[in-house]
Amino acid sequence: MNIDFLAHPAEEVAPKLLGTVLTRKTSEGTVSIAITETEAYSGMADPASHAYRGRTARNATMFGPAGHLYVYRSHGLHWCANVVTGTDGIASGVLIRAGRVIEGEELARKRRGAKVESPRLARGPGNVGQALGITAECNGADLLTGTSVMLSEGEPVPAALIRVGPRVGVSKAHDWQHRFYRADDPTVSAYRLSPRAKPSAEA
DNA sequence: AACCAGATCCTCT
DNA sequence: GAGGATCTGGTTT
Repeated sequence: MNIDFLAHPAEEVAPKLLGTVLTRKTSEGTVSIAITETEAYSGMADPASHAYRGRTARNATMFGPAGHLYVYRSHGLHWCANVVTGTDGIASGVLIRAGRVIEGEELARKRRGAKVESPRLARGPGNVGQALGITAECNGADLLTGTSVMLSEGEPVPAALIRVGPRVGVSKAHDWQHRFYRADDPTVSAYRLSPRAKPSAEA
């Protein structure tokens, strides 16, 4: 994976990340997923972004250089992973919402639970984190030169199979078409409108 | 110091 | 399809 691939606005990088491979190595073993669903988040201009109100200790990684992993805790117990994109100093990142496990399925299932169907092992951002074994320790990790979390090239997804839609579960700017996913792919998570989304924001 | 909202997930009907 | 669990970080008093 080349830094030039990531050093662009999140909404440009997000569709290009479909098909790329995210790998996580721990003492337990290695799990890799081919990314099937992403969402772009920007900085000051994006009301739904963690970085909208400026830099804080929690979102600092988003403001750093492209190619690092931004990890945050959602609803108390889910670890969600983002690939930082764009320019150093300007917040932007791509949330990895879903992927297909292509390596280490046994370990992924051990982490997720024996009953989980294969396509659901990394379906949804919280599940991606759990299947890969991503925790707060991974925040800020360099995806290009690191050895514990890595982003690499995979089979490109044909443009004709890429779909665009509104982001899942955000209450602000929920009509922004910043979600990208593979058409007809069982590993892609279901769309849900945030309970707090304002009807007046409809276009 | 207190409040509240949240880039979610799982279970149950 | 709907509802609740769960707790952290950010914002407001």
